[in-house]
Amino acid sequence: MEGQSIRVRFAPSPTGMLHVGNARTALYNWLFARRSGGKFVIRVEDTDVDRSKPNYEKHLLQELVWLGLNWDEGPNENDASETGDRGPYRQSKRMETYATHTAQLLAEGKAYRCFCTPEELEEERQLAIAEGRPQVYSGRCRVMNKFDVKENLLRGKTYSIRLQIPDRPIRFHDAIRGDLEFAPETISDPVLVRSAQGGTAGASPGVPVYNYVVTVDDALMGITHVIRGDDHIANTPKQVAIYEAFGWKVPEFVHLPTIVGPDRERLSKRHGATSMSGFREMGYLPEALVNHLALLGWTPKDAKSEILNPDQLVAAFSFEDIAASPAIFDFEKLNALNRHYLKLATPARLAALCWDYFGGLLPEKEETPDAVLVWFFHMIAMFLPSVNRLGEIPAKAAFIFHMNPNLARADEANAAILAADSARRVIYEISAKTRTKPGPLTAADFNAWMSEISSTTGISGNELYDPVRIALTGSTSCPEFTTLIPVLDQGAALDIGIPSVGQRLAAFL
RNA sequence: GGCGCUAUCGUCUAGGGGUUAGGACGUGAGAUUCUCAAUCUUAAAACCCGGGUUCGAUUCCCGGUAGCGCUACCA
Repeated sequence: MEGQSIRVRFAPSPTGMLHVGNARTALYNWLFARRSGGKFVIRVEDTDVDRSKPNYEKHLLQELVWLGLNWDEGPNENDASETGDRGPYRQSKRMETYATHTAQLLAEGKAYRCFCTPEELEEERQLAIAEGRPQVYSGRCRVMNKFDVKENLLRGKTYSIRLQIPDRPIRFHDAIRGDLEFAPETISDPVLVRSAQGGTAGASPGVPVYNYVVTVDDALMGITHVIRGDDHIANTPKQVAIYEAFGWKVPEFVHLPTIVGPDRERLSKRHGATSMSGFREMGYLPEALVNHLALLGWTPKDAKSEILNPDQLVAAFSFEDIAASPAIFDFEKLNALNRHYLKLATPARLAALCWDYFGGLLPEKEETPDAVLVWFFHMIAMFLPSVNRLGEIPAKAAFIFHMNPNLARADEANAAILAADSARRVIYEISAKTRTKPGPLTAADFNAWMSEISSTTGISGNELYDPVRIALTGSTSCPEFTTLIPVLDQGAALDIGIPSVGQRLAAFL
């Protein structure tokens, strides 16, 4: 193996959406590759033919693209093609490679056929538990003589292929935890290839298993650093045994701490959105997610700020600063980060992202007049400072499209405010002013009128503004009037059913 | 049951044999604004337990406990 050039890989199995934990793993691989000038490889682990779906593969790749994690080698996201000269990068296309290697191990006596039935294995397991021993395969078939093997084969008995684990401790190095050692008696001879006939032992007959193919592929693809979740630590000794059986160089391992939910259990749908597409639909920006994911289990050495864009993350990234303990996914912190990136993003980009939230309320995209687009842009910009994520905007903006005066009046707090004489007076006065101007009102018009009303009536502060706010929006909280007034009246001029300031006030006379 | 990983404010974490144990998010208070949000100031908030080593341990070692992972012919 080359050694010199750093190569890392992200190896998702297409059995679901891109999940928070996997996204973080992908991100760390990407960060390390970019930091070190190495190659970032994507490999699809689809050896579980029952659970793998081509659909998921496409989603997975698209979410990586969305996050901005571009890869140097691997499948392309739009079709079945691939980039890179170490492929194929889908394991289902690599069966011949695995078969060749299996034959080699068998010939060298490092692997053997195991004729044990699932029932027999289960029995052994139960016995081991009862006796308080590690649950490892007894190795019964390891010592089976040639004639028995031959006979079993002739009789067509189905078999799996197992690797013989050497009788010595297996050691490997983990960049985060240091040297790890496992005693041989705690490691079962791992199955390399499933039984050749279906029905005997579950899914995917004759297909090599994960622990085996991951090792063969990592070695053949020249992977120098295996960066993955720490749930793989216990698998690693088996993989190391495979590297050693082939005489391959064992890579550096980097086992990342688990990401858990607020209840310290594995993050799942119960905790809200956990797939990247879920976050995207809720209106989180990829740069916020990337920043937050990067900070789960890792803190840059002497960063003055925790707000780091992808370039800054790459520049600061190092394994030494990764924590070993599990991290709880903190939605509040994600929100804070997202608010920050919302401020940095151009309103045009954000408006485009929000468009679909307003389906049905606006003209079809293709035939949307420019005036509507411009107005929409301003409307979205108006709500930006007060949301954690774009998905909160439609609810906040609902009053713009539908105003229900009776509902607004029915609210207790609103009713108390509107009942005051001063409230009636203010609404009457400002409503009268609006009738003096035919076109859309400007913020200047409104401000001038309000201060005029204030000085003539002596009403000021909340007493002055709250009734107007309720009449205009149905609520006592809303964006500033200086931005709200033009949005309302320019919206009304668009002829898409938005009530004007004057109409809103009139409904409260 | 066996094997393994982990343990600092509510959360993400920094630090490290003697420290006022630092930062960020969140929370409380105050300021400001026409409300909300934003912004600014400010406050409260942590070394899992028990032994050992040591003049001294939150820090090093051992044990316990708890959480998590693996214990599949899933990945």
